[in-house]
Amino acid sequence: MTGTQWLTDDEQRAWRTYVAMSTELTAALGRQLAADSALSLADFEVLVNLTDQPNGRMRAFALAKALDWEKSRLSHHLGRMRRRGLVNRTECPVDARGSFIEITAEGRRAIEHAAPKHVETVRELFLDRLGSEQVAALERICLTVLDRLRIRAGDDRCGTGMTPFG
Amino acid sequence: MTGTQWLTDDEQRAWRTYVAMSTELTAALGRQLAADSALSLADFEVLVNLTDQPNGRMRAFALAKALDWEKSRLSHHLGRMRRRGLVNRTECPVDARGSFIEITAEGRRAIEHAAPKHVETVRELFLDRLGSEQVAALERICLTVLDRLRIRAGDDRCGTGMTPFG
DNA sequence: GAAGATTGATCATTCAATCTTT
DNA sequence: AAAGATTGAATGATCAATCTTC
Repeated sequence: MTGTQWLTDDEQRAWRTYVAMSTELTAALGRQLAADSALSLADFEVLVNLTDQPNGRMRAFALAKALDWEKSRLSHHLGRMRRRGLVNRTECPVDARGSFIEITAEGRRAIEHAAPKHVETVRELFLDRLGSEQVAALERICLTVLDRLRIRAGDDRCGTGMTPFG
Repeated sequence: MTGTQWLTDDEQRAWRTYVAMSTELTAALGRQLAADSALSLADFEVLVNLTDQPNGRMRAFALAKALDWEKSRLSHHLGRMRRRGLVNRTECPVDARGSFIEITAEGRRAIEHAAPKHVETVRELFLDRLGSEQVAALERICLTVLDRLRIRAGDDRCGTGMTPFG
């Protein structure tokens, strides 16, 4: 084992800048949403996924996959949203294990009220700052990284460079 | 008030791709750190900041600023890290309100053990996927957005496009 | 046994209130 | 009063265990 290949100055700067931007952007969007509505970013994403569906309803496991959330997190979160009247849970006729999660009229009102300012903020803080070539470049960058992340997610254990019976 | 300017397909794709990448990358780094050490990403960032200092110590408020954390979050987190023996708290001689947070020998061992694989993972999942021009482009993009975020953070209330006495 | 989902315990983060020193 | 920091309560997220149905 030779020494670690540490980051160059350029790499370190880029990495730290990315991390700072990413956390601050999320925080800013969350603050805006909280200020202008009674929704958190997490609530918003749940509701967006439900409104994307023709009947405003989705199987819970599909929602978990779409959000990339653990089923436990989803279950707890939906419990809270249910108590607030934003979603309903109904049973699935074809698979008795399953549940449908459905947006309520109140949930619809909430997201319809919150969405315009949220989108405006995404524009104001992010998209409108960047030229369309930059937006496209960013998408390519993110797709490249995502691709690698999803390869890796399949492995149980990897990336050590060690193989048994080398 | 005219209708909201929704996102174009290109914008929507780019935005969703960015959000997915960003959350999945953070999750992957956190999992790797947890698997190979006893540190969370938050622990790691605290320790990095302390080891950046000549004596491994920092005023708590400076740490809060460097991490961009609320003072309350920092206080709770440092309490837990203190119980685990990763940091110490000592009083500040020149300002009796203040405290110094200091990395312990054990904290140093922990981060020195965790850092190589963490850096390797940042490379493997992120930096090494992108050409150096892409890394540079990403840094510019992030700086542009950060710039806007930090302007906005100063305002109490803004971005509505409404001005008094218009 | 595996898939879909829930629960309870624990840990992490936020919010408001507090305390001391400047 | 403002700055530096801590505390306790409430909310949110994770982990392991469980339960039912396939």
